[in-house]
Amino acid sequence: MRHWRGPFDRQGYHHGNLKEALIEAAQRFIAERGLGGFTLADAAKLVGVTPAALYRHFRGREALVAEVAFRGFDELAKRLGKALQSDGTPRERFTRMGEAYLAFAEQEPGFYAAMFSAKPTAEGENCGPWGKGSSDKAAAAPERANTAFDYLVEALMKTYPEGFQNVDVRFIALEVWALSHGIATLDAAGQLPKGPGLPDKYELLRAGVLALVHGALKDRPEAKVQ
Amino acid sequence: MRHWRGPFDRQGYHHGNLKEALIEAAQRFIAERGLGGFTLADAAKLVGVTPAALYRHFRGREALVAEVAFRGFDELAKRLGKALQSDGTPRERFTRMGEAYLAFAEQEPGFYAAMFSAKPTAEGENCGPWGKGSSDKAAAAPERANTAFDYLVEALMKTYPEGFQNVDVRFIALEVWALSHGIATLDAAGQLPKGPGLPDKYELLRAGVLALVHGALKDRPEAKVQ
DNA sequence: TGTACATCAGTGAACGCGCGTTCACTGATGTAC
DNA sequence: TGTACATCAGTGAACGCGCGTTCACTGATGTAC
Repeated sequence: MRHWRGPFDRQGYHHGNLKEALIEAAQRFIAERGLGGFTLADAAKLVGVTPAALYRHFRGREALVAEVAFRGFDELAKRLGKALQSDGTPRERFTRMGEAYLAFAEQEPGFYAAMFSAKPTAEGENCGPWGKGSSDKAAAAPERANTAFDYLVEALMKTYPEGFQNVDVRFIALEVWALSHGIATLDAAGQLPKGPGLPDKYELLRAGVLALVHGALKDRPEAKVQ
Repeated sequence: MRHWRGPFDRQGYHHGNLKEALIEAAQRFIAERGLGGFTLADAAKLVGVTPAALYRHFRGREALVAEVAFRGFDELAKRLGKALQSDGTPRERFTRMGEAYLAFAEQEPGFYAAMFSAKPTAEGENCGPWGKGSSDKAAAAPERANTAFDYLVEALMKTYPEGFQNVDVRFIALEVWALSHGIATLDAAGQLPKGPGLPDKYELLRAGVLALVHGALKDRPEAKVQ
């Protein structure tokens, strides 16, 4: 039994926690250089290990990236769940979830890039986060994405118990998610205007979500007028 | 003077339209394999030319991709402008713009990926499509992005001449764009549920945009209640 | 407590590959006279 | 109309590089006796 001193520390022949360290290194490099710019050699060097050592813990590059994506969905679900169970009114919690989403995308760009990069999937297969799930066992990430999405649906139902007129809650949730994702990715690409006087992304999301939800509220039918 | 027979045709020593052919090839490969999967060697081979020939027309790989992005913003602006000047009521035109945006992202994934991929920009620099513009002369794409964004702002003002209460039109436009971008990218990543009974992305955007706009309309102040 | 041994995490060298880019060149084009 | 020549688009070979992956190996660990 050896003491764990940090992901990139090492003492002696055996690393002690190589798998976790590699995942963390991958996450860091993906954040810094993008998914395409991330290399196994860099990760191994940062961790202080030969590139070949990686293959004791992962099938290859793709498997490592998939693991990062999985952890990302896990962490996102955790943060959304935490916001969902925080103090305050349902609406306050709901707003907090949106903030948590944007904060996650900003603070963990490595996770986010691994999670949402378009993968060359098999033709016709729907293996998205809220799709039917892939037949590939290695891709367990979609289930975690579903968890995050379910938190969003749950939050919507709790925040607006009166329900929505003729509209599936999942439809609203999908709109909210799409808006959040759009804001997060535009921001990550440096394509959202920043500066004093301009609304920040948090305000953008808050106002947008409010509008999306109110547009379909049951007790405000006039808001649905064509 | 020689006849032009198609981007990938060639006869004789000189190509005749190599620059355009390379751009088209790059666009195709980026669409098929993603920005990271695109190589100069592939493009040159498709066009029927030595990789070195590329350097007669471009500084290098990055310049070619930048050109594709520029053309993409150009084409997007063109399509949005066309929708903006089409027949029907202002609202019909506005809806058509949203459809045009999603259709563009779907039909031209090569353009879209080149346009919106996060680039490792200089620190603190804001060179996004609606930002202040980069000092780099080569990056003229942002101007074209501004054109597309201006079309959106113009459409909003024409469609809702009564204006929005205490809200800058550009704020609404940004929300609409973010939602469109989110839907488009989730769809491109295969992360939007598809199938019979489920709403398609066009309906998703239409309903979402309606809600976003109505949430801030001037003649419906009740829709803005906190 | 000590020793033999099975287990397995990490080594280090090598591999084949394909990338972006360079360079001196050559062949085609079109214009001046 | 014909010829000399400047221009320049594309050639082909080569480069240095760094990638992901493999393989036989070796060193550390921890357990059985």
